[in-house]
Amino acid sequence: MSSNSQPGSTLDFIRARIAEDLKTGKSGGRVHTRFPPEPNGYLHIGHAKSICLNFGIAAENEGGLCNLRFDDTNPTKEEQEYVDSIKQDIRWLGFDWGDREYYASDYFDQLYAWAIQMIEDGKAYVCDLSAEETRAYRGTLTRPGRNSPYRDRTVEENLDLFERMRAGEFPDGSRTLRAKIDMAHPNLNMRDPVMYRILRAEHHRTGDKWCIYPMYDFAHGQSDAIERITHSICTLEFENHRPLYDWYLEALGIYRPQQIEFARLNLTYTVMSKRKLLALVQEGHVEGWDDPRMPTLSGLRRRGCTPEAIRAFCDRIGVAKFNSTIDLGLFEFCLREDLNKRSPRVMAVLRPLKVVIENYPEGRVEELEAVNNPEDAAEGTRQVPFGKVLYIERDDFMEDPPKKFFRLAPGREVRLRYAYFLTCTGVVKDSSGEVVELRCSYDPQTRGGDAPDGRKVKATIHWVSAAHAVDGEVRLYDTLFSKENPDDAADGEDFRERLNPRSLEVLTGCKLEPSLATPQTRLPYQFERLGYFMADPRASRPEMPVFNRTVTLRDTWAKLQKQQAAKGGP
RNA sequence: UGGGGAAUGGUGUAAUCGGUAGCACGACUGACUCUGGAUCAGUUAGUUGGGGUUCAAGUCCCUGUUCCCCAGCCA
Repeated sequence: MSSNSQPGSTLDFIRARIAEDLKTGKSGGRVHTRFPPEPNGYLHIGHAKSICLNFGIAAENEGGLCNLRFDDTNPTKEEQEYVDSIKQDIRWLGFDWGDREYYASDYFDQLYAWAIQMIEDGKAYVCDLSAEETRAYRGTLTRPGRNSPYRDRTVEENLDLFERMRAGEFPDGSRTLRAKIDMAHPNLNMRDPVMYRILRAEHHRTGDKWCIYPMYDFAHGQSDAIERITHSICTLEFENHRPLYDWYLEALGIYRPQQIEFARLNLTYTVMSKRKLLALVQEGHVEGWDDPRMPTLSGLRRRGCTPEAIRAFCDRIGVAKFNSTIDLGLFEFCLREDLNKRSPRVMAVLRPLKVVIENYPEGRVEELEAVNNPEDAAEGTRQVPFGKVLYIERDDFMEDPPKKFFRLAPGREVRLRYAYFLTCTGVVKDSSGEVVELRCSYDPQTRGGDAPDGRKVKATIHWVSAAHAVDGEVRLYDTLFSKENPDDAADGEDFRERLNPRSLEVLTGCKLEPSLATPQTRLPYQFERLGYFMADPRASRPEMPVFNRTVTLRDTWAKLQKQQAAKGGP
């Protein structure tokens, strides 16, 4: 599955380290990882990197395991809806955690017992400082903090107070349990960090059993320890927390997993923070978490991205500690690479222009054979109806074409895909001068698409028979943001101001070949010469199919036009 | 200004003990083509600056520079 496991390629630094640990016996010959999401939002492509890493490493090693564990220590932000979506998305990506579905909340009793143990050992104390006071006492990046006035309470007093915290005797935020470490430590995480806070909130799993909740820092390392995780892989921002996890584990005298940090995924034209994605959803900038413009796995799925393409992408981007930003183009490449091999080809006209073939017999209909997938002969062929009146793509005709335009123009001959050679003989315009119809002639000798006299055409265009066309709606997507780095706060702009006003274009009145009346939902189709399109699972109806454009085909003509425009100017 | 990390073509990512800087995407040529798709062949372009050690430095030493993370009772 992973290129990293194939011969000839080298291991990334994490896999190299694990291989080393296996060799030296450091992890007891085991490889056990975990993917630890917080159920406070939907998974996105950045999580896919972590999922592929953790589950991938487990799969590559004999006997390797990867747990799914929800880090649900903050009931004010977490919901069952998110748990369900996360599980669905991981399965969809192609990974399986067996029966090892865990929750940090499963360990609340154990964590509480450990907190008591730390109090008894004189390593934790109840602090009455308010949140603001705690911050003031913490000091700054360059100045040490001061000891809390409550730091030297007796073990008995701490035990009593902590039990009463749990019993609900004190209001939210009035007290915390803190670790007694060092208020002058250069790593701020070590300046007597909060272990427990008072929080009256309904937890999605434990209900109202608790009114105190452990901090992530006091839960994460222990959760890994309980599950006997050998390699605890996480993102760079937790590097500063590693000394604290290790301190807790040491203080408690329990098993210590090895944490290894890597750089999270950044993508151009994309925001990846859950906070910002939540804002997009809540403020209605997108349709929801699964809006096809969202980088969420549910959005990508709805758009037509395949798990295979996403996994291939995660494989290619590599794993390192350098904070990099991947070009969106690489993701599109992975999409096209997968879809080109597997997508069934069909013909669809997005912006129809009517064509009447004047020398074609009135009322005649032919069934022409079309290849389903030129990349895979096993996919066979289908019959496509042809008639006197067709629709072609508006972009495939120009009345006054520039030099390198190969398609249809007055007097010019092109091939209709799988059909006949067609020559434009006339143009019909409306009162405003807009071309509304083409008059054409066809060469009956070229049925199937080849001329017996061997003459060539410069272009082949797609078409749909007007009499048989299915009307459909097509949604074209562009990047959600118009700036390459929407997160860049340099000019004081909010990321919302960088939303791309043209990220969605809805096309109605599209003309689809008849087989698209009831579209498949397994894979996107390739609309020949246009791109890949997935039937929208929400909006599509039998009488009116709706398609999402997954990604365009590579388009050298569009690129040429762009270059011309850039050179010549408007 | 404290602490913790990181710097290899336009973008990512490799390079075993110090021994030919490789791969992918992009860009650019050309071939082929019933998708201006795909495919094939080729070109382009890089070791953060400055010193040092060495026959030989991306790699070792010294010294700068830049970027990221940390002052939630978020994760």
